[in-house]
Amino acid sequence: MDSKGAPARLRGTPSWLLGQTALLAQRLVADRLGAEGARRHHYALLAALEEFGPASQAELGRRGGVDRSDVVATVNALSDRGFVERSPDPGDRRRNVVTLTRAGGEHLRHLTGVLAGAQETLLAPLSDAERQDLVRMLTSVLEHHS
Amino acid sequence: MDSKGAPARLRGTPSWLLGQTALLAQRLVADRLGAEGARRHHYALLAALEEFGPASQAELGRRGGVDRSDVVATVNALSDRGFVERSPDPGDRRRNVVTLTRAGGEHLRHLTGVLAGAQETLLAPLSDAERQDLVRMLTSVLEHHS
DNA sequence: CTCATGTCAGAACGACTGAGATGG
DNA sequence: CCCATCTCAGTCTTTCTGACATGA
Repeated sequence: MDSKGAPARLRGTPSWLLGQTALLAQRLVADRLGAEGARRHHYALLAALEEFGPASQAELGRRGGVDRSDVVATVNALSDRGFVERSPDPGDRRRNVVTLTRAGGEHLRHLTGVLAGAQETLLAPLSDAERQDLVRMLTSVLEHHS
Repeated sequence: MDSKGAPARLRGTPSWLLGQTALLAQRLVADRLGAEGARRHHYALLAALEEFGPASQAELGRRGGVDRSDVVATVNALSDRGFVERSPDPGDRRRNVVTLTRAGGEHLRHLTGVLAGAQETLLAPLSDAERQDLVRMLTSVLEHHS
C-alpha cells in the first residue's frame, strides 16, 4: 500500500490509483468513526433507517449494502447503545422491525459531521469543482457497471 | 457492495464512491489477470523488476508495495513458471537476487495489455480528458497524504 | 550486539456461504 | 411444499505480525 516508489506502470494505472486512494479513504474513515465507537456498517444502517424508515433486518441489509449475516451483529451493537430498537413485527412474526431512536438520529447527525470532516481531509488538495467532478465521474462509472 | 438503492448519504460520499469503484476495479482486474494465471502481486513484482532491475526480495517488495512475507510465495510462483530467476547474491549471502527472464518480460508485456483492456472496460463511460483528470486528481490526493 | 534478510505460521479483518429453526 | 427471515458457525481472502535462523 505504499505509494512512494511504486513502478510507473502501476502508478499510472487507474485501477491501482483507485485501490490506493480507497485504502487511504477507508483507513481515514475507519479511524474517525472508530474514535466515536462506530464502524462503517453502523453508519450505513443508521443512514438507511433515516432515509427509508423502519424495516426488517433483511430489508435493511439490502438498503444499506450490508450482508444479512452482518446485519445481526451490527443491529446488536446499535441497539445495545440505544440507537435503534428491535421489535417483533406484529404482521409477520418472522421479522424484527428495526427502528431509529431519537438518540440514534442524533448519533447519525454527529457521525455525518465526522464523515464530512474525513472527506475534507481526504480531498484537501482538490478544489470544490474538482471534488464535484470526481464524485460525478465515479458515480458515472458505478452506474455504467450496475 | 451493491451500489443500487444505497442511501443518498452514502451514495454521495467520496470515500464510499471510491470504495465501491475500487472494489469494481479490483474484481475486474483480478478476473482478467486470473484468466492469465496471474495476480496483482505478480504484476507488481514483474513491473518493479523491469523498471528498477534485479533486486533482493526485500528490496523488491518495497519497490512493488508487497509485504516481504508475501514476496516469498509470489517469487515462488513466478520462478516456477520461468518468469524470474532466484539466485544467491555472491556479495551478501543472506540475499536472493531476483532477475527478470526473457519469458518474464514477455509475460509482463502481455499482462500490461490485459491490464490496459481492463482499464478501458472500467472507465468506458469517461472521455479521454476525464480519464486524465481522474488520474491526475487521484495522484494528487495520494501525494498529499504521503 | 545490532540490524537486515528470507522463510514460515498464524492472527486479524472483512466479505461471504451454509444450514437450521421459525413462520408465511 | 416452497420460500423468506433471523441467527450462528464457519470458510475464504487478503493484509499484516511475530518469530526464527542466518549472516552482514
